[in-house]
Amino acid sequence: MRLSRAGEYAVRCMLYLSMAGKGVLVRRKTVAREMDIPEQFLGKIAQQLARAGLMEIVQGAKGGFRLMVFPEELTLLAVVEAVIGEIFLNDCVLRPESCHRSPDCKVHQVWTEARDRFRESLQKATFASLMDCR
Amino acid sequence: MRLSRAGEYAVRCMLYLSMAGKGVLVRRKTVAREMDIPEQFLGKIAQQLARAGLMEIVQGAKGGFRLMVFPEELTLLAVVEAVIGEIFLNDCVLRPESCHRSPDCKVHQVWTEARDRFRESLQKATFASLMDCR
DNA sequence: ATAAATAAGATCATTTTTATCCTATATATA
DNA sequence: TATATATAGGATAAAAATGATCTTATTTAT
Ligand code: SF4
Ligand code: SF4
Repeated sequence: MRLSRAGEYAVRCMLYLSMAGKGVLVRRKTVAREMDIPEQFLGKIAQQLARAGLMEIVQGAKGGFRLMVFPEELTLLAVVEAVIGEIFLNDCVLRPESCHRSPDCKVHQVWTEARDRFRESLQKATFASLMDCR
Repeated sequence: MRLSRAGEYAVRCMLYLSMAGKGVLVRRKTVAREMDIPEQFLGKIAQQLARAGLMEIVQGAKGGFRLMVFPEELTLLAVVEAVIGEIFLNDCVLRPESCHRSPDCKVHQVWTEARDRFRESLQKATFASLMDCR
């Protein structure tokens, strides 16, 4: 019940891009080195972040990554879920039909509410507020 | 980022024992059948629950499981953590030394607080309140 | 044209998860 | 006491998820 390494790397990557600023091109190699992320692996993760519209990938010489949203609009939740998928905590929260008890299971309700609160807490955290991480 | 199957099975097992009542012996086979848990796997999970002092295992003919605490005192958090270990959400929350940024990383703070809130929500849920799941 | 840089698919290693098998042990009861 | 019943516990295994790298292709600045 923990964030995957890929998820953590995604956050660090977006943190670096946020510090550079929206639209500013940063080389993949730089992000990898500065944020301690295996460069090739970062490439994979970046694809997911780009597909989610959070960054843009520029190919070719002088290529790299470019933040596509304002840090003020970018949340920890968006970044994490772009990589690990929507957080649901327990199978039955995502697919109630996976357990015949779900219609009136109190545990199911607890998980559902816990998920909501949890996602809210990650949504409240914007990169604008996170990036002055020194 | 989801509860393991073992964790979910543990909850269902304790749910069944709670409905039977503290101290009441229930056969492993019954719990497995009623709660849709592979019986041998349940055996393994029960060992962890027993080690945590939440239930007792009785060997021999007419053996089985027995709830050792009042459902009012048993929390979802205790059951889940007995099986999957303490919830920490992100590595650096458990071991800050795993990332040199942790001392003043805002993201680290968010994860730490999210973990606290999350654990609280699972701690508030006692089996007394969960078991009238029908 | 060349060099620099990332893309994308394939592949691989490791770890975690989810079990099951098998032998041992404990206990009720005939 | 012998037997049947039921769980313990270690070993093992299959499957899935995770973490990462390799290779070839493609893009783009110069
Ligand atoms: S028993 Fe309740 S919490 Fe568990 S899987 Fe079924 S619906 Fe979900
Ligand atoms: S960057 Fe921050 S959140 Fe990520 S591992 Fe380091 S301390 Fe934790």
